[in-house]
Amino acid sequence: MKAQTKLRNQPEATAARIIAAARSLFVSSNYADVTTDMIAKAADVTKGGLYHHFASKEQLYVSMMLADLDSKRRLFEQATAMSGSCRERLARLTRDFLELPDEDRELTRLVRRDINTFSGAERDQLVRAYQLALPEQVEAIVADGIKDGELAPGDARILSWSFVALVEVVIGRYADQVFGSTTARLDHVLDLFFHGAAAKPTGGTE
Amino acid sequence: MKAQTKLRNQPEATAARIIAAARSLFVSSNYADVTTDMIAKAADVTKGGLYHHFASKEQLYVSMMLADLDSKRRLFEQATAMSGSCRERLARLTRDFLELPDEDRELTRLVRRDINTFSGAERDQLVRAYQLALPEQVEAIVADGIKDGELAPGDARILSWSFVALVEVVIGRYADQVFGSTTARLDHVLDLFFHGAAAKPTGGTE
DNA sequence: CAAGGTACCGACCGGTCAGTCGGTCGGTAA
DNA sequence: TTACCGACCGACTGACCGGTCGGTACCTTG
Repeated sequence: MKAQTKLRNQPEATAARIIAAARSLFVSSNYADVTTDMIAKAADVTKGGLYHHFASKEQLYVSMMLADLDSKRRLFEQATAMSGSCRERLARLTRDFLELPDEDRELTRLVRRDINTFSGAERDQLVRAYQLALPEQVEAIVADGIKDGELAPGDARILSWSFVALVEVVIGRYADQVFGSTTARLDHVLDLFFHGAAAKPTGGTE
Repeated sequence: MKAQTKLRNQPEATAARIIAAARSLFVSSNYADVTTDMIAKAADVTKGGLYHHFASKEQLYVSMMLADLDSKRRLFEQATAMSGSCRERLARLTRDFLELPDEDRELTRLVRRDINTFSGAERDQLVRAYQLALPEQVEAIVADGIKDGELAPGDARILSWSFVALVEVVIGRYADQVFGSTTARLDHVLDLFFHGAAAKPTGGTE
């Protein structure tokens, strides 16, 4: 009754373990500084085992990103499909995103950071899939808002990019050190996006 | 009358050449992929010469960043010190920034990209100096805007961070591929920042 | 039980790169 | 002229890292 050192024939579990290990390492360091040995050790396999499942370090990185993107797409689609005002839907989308664990939220930033180490097809894949995913979801909501008259007519694309940029202020690492509660910040950002920062000249009774 | 192969006794010129070479290489690649040999060759010195002027690759990177920051601080201070409305001053600051050569504008992005390869004092130095420099200048202008009643009362810091985030949409690499003229985008961003995206309920005659 | 296949191992290799070090060369002061 | 010094050179090294490969353990099928 010797203890089985490793469960065989669960290659998907192993691959998933490798991806998870890679993810947390890549998040806290950067692509070049994370070695395949470190990933293997953290995933409790050897380098040989790692290369049995993934053709290269780059491919492992891309696989990790695409796996994560897939889980997020579901989240995005919930808010996009939801009914309600534009503001409610944007708030929902953003709040859902904010409630993700730190590591998940960091991945968007990862792509921006490491994109230069890739080239060709993989680079395009990463940019298109990751960099444009959130703005595209937001754009669908914003376009509805314009159509329904909740938002002033204008370029839906630049508006959605602006919104994403504002949200990134809220979720950013630096921001966490400077500001307090994220939900208060989220309201700030929504108010700014809808009504702007200018003083209301109506001498408001608000 | 043998051609003097190199002018000696101009160590500052040499150091400046090394910094310039490092800058343009770091901008178009990333920290790990730029080798000290490449920098040396581009600066027309040998690696030994490079290490005569800089103690390490990291220190060279930091020196480069701090040198650049110094030149930008002057730019920022012009707009900060200028008189005029809040919107005019913000527009001036942003436009000045947009008129810088691409390479200069990219440096802010560089820090975000490479920051994880540094640690300890150097990391702090980079973040504090670079990441916070622009928001701080903007915050001074925004605070004035609130005091003068041009902006609604609120948290000047989160507003200034928001403005910087919006500007980054305008100056970003991705944006260049998706949108057209930068000056038109700048107006868009300023309008959004001051007045928001919501439709005006006044049934405007605008 | 034999035969083949798949998951996994770990020592090893080729190449790369930051950093070193003994030395050269030109200017400068005595 | 000599003695010295700082600028600069460039071959070298030691460590590291992505990727390979021959092998082993275990499972499945017939």
